[in-house]
Amino acid sequence: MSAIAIKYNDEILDLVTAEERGIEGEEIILDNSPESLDVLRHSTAHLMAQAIKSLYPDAKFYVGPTVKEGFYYDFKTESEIGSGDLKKIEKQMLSFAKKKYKIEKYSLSMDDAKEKFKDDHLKLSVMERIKDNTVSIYKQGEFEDLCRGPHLPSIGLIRYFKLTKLAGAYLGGDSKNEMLTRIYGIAFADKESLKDHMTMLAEAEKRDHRKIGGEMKLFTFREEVGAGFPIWLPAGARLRARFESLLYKAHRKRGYQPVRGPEMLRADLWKTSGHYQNYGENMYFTQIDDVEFGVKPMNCVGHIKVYEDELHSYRDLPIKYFEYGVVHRHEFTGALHGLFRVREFTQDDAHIFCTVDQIEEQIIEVVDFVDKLMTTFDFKYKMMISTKPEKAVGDAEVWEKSEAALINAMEANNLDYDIDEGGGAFYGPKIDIKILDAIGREWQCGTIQLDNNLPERFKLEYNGEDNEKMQPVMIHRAILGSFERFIGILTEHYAGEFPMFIAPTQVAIVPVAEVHKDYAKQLSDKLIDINADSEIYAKNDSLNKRIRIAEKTRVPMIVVIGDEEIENKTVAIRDRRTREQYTLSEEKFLQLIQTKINEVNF
RNA sequence: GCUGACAUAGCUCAGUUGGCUAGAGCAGUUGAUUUGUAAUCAACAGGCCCGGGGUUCAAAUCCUCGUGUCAGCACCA
Repeated sequence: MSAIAIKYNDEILDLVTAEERGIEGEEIILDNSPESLDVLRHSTAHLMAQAIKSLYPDAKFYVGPTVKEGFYYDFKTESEIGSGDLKKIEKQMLSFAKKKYKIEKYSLSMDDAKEKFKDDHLKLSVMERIKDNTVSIYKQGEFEDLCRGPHLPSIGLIRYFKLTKLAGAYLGGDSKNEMLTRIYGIAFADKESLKDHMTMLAEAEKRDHRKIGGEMKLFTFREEVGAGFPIWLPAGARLRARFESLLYKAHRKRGYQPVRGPEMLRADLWKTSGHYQNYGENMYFTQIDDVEFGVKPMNCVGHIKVYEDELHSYRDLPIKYFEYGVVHRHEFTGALHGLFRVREFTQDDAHIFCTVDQIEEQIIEVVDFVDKLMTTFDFKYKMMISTKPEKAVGDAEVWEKSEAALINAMEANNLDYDIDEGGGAFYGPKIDIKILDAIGREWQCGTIQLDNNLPERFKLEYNGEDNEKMQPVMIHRAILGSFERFIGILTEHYAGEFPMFIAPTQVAIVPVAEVHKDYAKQLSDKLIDINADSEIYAKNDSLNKRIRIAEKTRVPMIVVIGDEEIENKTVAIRDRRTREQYTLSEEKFLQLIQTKINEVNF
C-alpha cells in the first residue's frame, strides 16, 4: 500500500509538502492509526465542504478541523439545511470521491490571499489569526480552500465515512459572535471500523440514562415542575438510599462528622463569602420580611457556621464535616441534560478544616477514598489539576501556594495527573476526577478544592501550639460529585443492570400460582431482615409473562417459587444475564444475597 | 443564553394539500384462566392534540408569544 503522508520529527506532512521541502520520513499508510485517521478525516472534511459548496453555491466556510470524535466544518449559507439534508450531502461526497480528484496545493502571499477571499468574511477572519506571511491553498476539482493541511493525495481514497450531526456553533467559539452551521462527520480507513463505530454510538444510545431511567422508573422530569428539577421515583429513591448508607459508613470510618446547614441563608453571608459577587447570576434569591435570602449553590458557608460554633485547638485538626447537601444552581436551559446537568442536585459534600502542614496527607486520604469508590464500580479514572481562572478572588501568592500544594501531593505520591490551566474555581485551585465508563466515555464527577479564601473572609481561626490565633485551610471535596450525575453515569455504565449492592430491587420473586403467594411474602420479609428489597410478581398473568416483566426491570436476580420449592424449602434462581437456572436451599440463598450486599465497602 | 429541530392517551408512535365522532400497540381496570422460566383470551376505560393569543366558515394541522424536550455551541458537579 502506498503512503498517504510522511511523518517527520513528529510532524505530519502530506506528500506534496514533503516533496516541496525535499523531506523523506516515515511513511504513513491508510489505516486506522491516529496519524492516518487525522489526515483522512481532515480531507473528508474538505470533501464535505466541496459537496456543500456544489449543493449550496453561496456557502462560505470557516474552519474544518478533526476532533476526538471525527471532524466537522463550520460554514454559512442562506439556504436552510436540516438533518435530512445530510444524506444528500453524503451522496454528493461519494460522487466526488468516485471522480478521484487529486488534492493539489499551492501557496499565496497573505496579501494575495486576502485579496482572493476579499468577499468572504469567514476566510478573512480565519486569516486574521494566522501570523505567517504565506498561506497554502488546497484544491480538488473546482473546489479550493485555505488550509494548512496535511491532506491525502487524492479524495479517491475516501470511502468509509458518515455525517453524524448538524448543529449551530459560534464563530471562533465565542458566544458574542455570529452563529454558523456545523456538520460533524466520522471517517475510517475500512468498512468494518466504520460499522463498529456506528454500533458503539447505537450502544451509547441504548444506554442513555434518560431512557433507562424512565424504563426502570428511577426518576422523571415534568414540564409543570420546571426544567432541571428531577423527581425521584420509588426505585430511584431506593437506589439513592443504598448509596447514602454505604457512604455514611465510609465517611464515619474516615473521621467525618455528619452536619446539616440550611437551604437558604441571608444574602449578606453570600456577600461575605464572595458568592454574591462571583456566582450570583447562578443563584436563586428571595425576599422575606425585607431581608434578602440566597438559596445555597454550595454547602461551604453552612459548614463554616458549624466550625464557628465552638473554638478549636490545633489538636482538633483536621476537622471534617460532611453532608448530603442539596444545592440549587440556575444553569442555562441549553445546558440541562437529564440527570447530568440539573438545577437542583445533592452533593456528597464535605469540608476539611486543617493546617497547611496537613494539606498533603488530607489530599492523599481523599484521593484514596476516590480510588476505593471508583474501583468498586469498575471505573477507570484520571485526575486533573485546575489552576487559577480569570475570574478569581484572593491574592496571587495564596493561589501559588495552593496550586503548589496540590501538585506536591500528587508528585510526592507518584500519582498521575494532567493540568488544566485556568480551570479552577474562583476561590481556589482544584483536582477534578474524570471517570471513564464501560464504553470509554469520560465524565467529570468528584472534585477536591483547596480554599484559602473563605477562611480569610470569615476570619476562621484555631488556637496554635503557642496559643496564638491561626487560620485553618479549607478543603472542599465531593467523591461522587452529585448523586444525580453519578447515578446517571452509573446507569449508562451498567446499562441499567446495577450490581446487587446498589440495585433498587435485589430480588424479584415469582410465585408459580396463587397458592404460592404466602410463601413468597414470607421470603420477602426474610429478605427485608437482611436489608434486601424484593418485589413479588403475583399478578394475574402467565408465569412466562411475569418472568418477562421481571427481566425487563433489570433486577439482578429472579427466584421462582412453586410446589417443589415449598416442599423442599428451596428457591429456583434465574440469573439475569445468563438466563441460567439453578436451585439453592432457602438458607443458602439468603446467605448469598447477604454476602453480595455486604461485600462492598469503600 | 445562542442556532436548529420537536411537543398527539401513563409510555412508544399513526393522523394526507386545514374538513366529519383523533387512531394503534404496550401499560391500566374488570372478567375468564391458575399457569414451571421472556408476552393466555376477552371486554372496558383512557385525550383542553404542551399553554396563551391570532388567521379561517372550519385548526392537532397555518401564524405568533411562552413553556418543555432533543442536538450542538458557550458554561459546569
